[in-house]
Amino acid sequence: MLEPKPDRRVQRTRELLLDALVHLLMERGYEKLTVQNLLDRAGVGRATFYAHFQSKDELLASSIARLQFELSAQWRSAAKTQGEPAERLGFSLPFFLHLDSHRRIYHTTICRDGEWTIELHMQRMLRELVREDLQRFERARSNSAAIDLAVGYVVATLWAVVEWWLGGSKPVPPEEVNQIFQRLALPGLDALIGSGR
Amino acid sequence: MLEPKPDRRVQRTRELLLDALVHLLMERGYEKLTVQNLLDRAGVGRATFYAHFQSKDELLASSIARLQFELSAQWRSAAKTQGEPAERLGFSLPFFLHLDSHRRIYHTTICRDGEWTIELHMQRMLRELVREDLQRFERARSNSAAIDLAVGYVVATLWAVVEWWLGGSKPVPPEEVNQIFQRLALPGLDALIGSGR
DNA sequence: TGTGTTTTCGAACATACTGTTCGGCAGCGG
DNA sequence: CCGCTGCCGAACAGTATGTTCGAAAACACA
Repeated sequence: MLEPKPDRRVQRTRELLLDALVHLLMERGYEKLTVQNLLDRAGVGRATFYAHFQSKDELLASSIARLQFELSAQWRSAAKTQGEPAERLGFSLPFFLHLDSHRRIYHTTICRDGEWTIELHMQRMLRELVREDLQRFERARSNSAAIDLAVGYVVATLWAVVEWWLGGSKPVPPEEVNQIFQRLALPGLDALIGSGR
Repeated sequence: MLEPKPDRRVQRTRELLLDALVHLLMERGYEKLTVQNLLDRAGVGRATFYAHFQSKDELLASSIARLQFELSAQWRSAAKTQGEPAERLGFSLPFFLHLDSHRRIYHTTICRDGEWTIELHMQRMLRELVREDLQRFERARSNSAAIDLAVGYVVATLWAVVEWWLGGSKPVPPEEVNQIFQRLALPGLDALIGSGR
């Protein structure tokens, strides 16, 4: 009975605010976004907002959490469909596919200057995915410092590819971007915790 | 005669503000830092501040520009000392040495959550260094899109190593970190614009 | 359909920071 | 030593945040 009473009003308000956030992300970007903008767009009272979220940052966190849940489920199901041990860094293709299917949103939000909060939350999410992936393949064969570095390295590489992809003019298909990312990240990853050392 | 009259008062004010910035970076971090804090710390009038800088962001930019100038000179002189064609990605060792010699400052500033502006400025600086380095070794053999990706990749990798280094507990010497960085970045870099393709 | 509870509304409020303006004053260069 | 230039500091408008309150609406349950 963790969530026994989802009052319709509560659900309505939360969804109104989450929707308003997504739409306003494209128009104004996250940093320039004010709570008042959200209230106007969502048609929600000021006091109501703060009854649900402590800040606009928590609203964003809630939105990213929802995304992570969807991504995770999508990944899991894809892995089960095509045999047990999925590809190494196999989470990346679903991720690129997701970005591609919401290209409009991510292009305007990620490629804007100073959208650090979004980067922060998304990278935190990716970090968890990568760590999960690494632990599946390298069963504690390396010390934790090396794993920390590896996680940071992979996420940084992935993010560099994403920024390049979304910022570029040529429409590269997600499968190809995924291949580029893997060819970029795997050699360095091997040098850290793969075969050698 | 680009800078003919460095009035003592002007110089004094600028240095007071730049010093105040550095000290307050360690105490409060950049994001939580207010203009008022700078004024109090530097003992400078509000109007005076805005006579010199449009915002606290411009003050930071000014500080990073000074750093870039010093780094660049340091790199150049090191290259001339030990022969002509410096190492590939040879700018990285001076950079790590610089971070190490100001460890206190960078540890507290870079490892703090949400210090995006500093990251932004420093990565912009690093991007220029990397691009310069790449153009010295790959003389327009690759298309510009690949070079853009390579620059982003190298800077992202470098930054991941820096964050890991400064955030870690064990005191790894800068030369070793530099080696780790190069072993991490060079294979991927080769895959992009090196031998193949 | 009625009843007691929960949520929302709207407006007002205290607080904090930004960026600008102005006259008077101090320190500067020559 | 004088004229000029940059500084001070206080005040101001503008904007955003986060909180409070009572009244009104929507709800769950019966």
